[in-house]
Amino acid sequence: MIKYILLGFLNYQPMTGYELKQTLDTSVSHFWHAHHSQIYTTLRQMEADGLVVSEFLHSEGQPDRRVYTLTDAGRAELSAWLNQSLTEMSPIKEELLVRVFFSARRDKSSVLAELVLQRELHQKKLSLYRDISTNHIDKELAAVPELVKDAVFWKMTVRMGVAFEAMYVDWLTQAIHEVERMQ
Amino acid sequence: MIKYILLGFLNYQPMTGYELKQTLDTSVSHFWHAHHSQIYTTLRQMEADGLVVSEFLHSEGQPDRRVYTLTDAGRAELSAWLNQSLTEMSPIKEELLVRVFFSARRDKSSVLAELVLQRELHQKKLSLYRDISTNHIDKELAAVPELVKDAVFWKMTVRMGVAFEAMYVDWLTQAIHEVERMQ
DNA sequence: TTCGCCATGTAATACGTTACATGATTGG
DNA sequence: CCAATCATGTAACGTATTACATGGCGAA
Repeated sequence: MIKYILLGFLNYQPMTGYELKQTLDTSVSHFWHAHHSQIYTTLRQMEADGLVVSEFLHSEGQPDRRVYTLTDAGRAELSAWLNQSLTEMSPIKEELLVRVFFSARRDKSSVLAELVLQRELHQKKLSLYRDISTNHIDKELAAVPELVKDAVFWKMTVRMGVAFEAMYVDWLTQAIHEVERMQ
Repeated sequence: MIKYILLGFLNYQPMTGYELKQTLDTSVSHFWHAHHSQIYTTLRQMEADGLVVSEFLHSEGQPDRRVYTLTDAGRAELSAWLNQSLTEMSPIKEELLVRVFFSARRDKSSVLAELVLQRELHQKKLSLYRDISTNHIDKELAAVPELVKDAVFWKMTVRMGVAFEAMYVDWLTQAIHEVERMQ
């Protein structure tokens, strides 16, 4: 999967592993993430598979950079992936829900503290998505106007981030009230 | 993580790997899943670590069963895990959103077909959670009434499943309208 | 001089999926 | 007789995380 994300970004422009990591962290981080180690090793593998080519650039006074560029094979791989619809739902793994599921034997105060803490985290994310994310896209769009169509899809994913966090906060608020009323 | 789920279920009663797999699939499947291979190997590892003990039962006319029972060490491990609050948000990995993010260069019809398909899948899940899940818990509760407190938490997680799928369906509906209006 | 950012990588480990493999019983 | 369910496991592979490792530049 990370392979396709890298192909997707390199389809916009050649980039280094470092830049790809930064791009990931500031654009798709609310629905996908990867550590730099995984990105670097995946890029190497992709190069071995002929999906990208790299160029090692030495410049004085600056660190060396390895810039990756998409090949035709890489572009084809990306298209092939995008053109066959996803026919299953992405599996969810939510640790908090596992913990809630088994919380009957825990101290009420312990459960409550955890839910309140989680609500703060999700509330913070919600504010972040509402304030920053769309501005971020508009800034990119101002710099590269031919990405109008892309921006529509990017904003769709941001809307999902907002909707998800809003739903999560509401659920937590309800859960907190319910635990408070217990016994 | 799967380790704690197994500990959690074995804390209710001794079970075989097969039964644990079934229990997972009918209770926590909307926020966690595991293949039987992972369950069997994890149980073996847990036994090596002294968290569970197993007994191999041969009965005539029936397949052999290996029943796992929680040890005091296992109970302690479960408690320790439950008592230290989760201080981070669970990371999300949603393949559909990755695909939407990079959909600007796709055929409108291809994107639309995918979104409609996904909406059907999520709508189906939503109906399932609304109809079956709580009934399932009430049935279990009728059989073992001392699980009233547990049932409250179980239902909380079902509410999250419903809220999540409802949010997802709404988002997809909006996204579909937006793609339809494009160009 | 110390911290953060730029920049790249490898190694070990952990976790998770898919495929392989077997065999009995029950119901249609 | 065939399919489904019960029941258990191993092996290979793929993916992801954590830790180890290095080094320069600029700002406070």
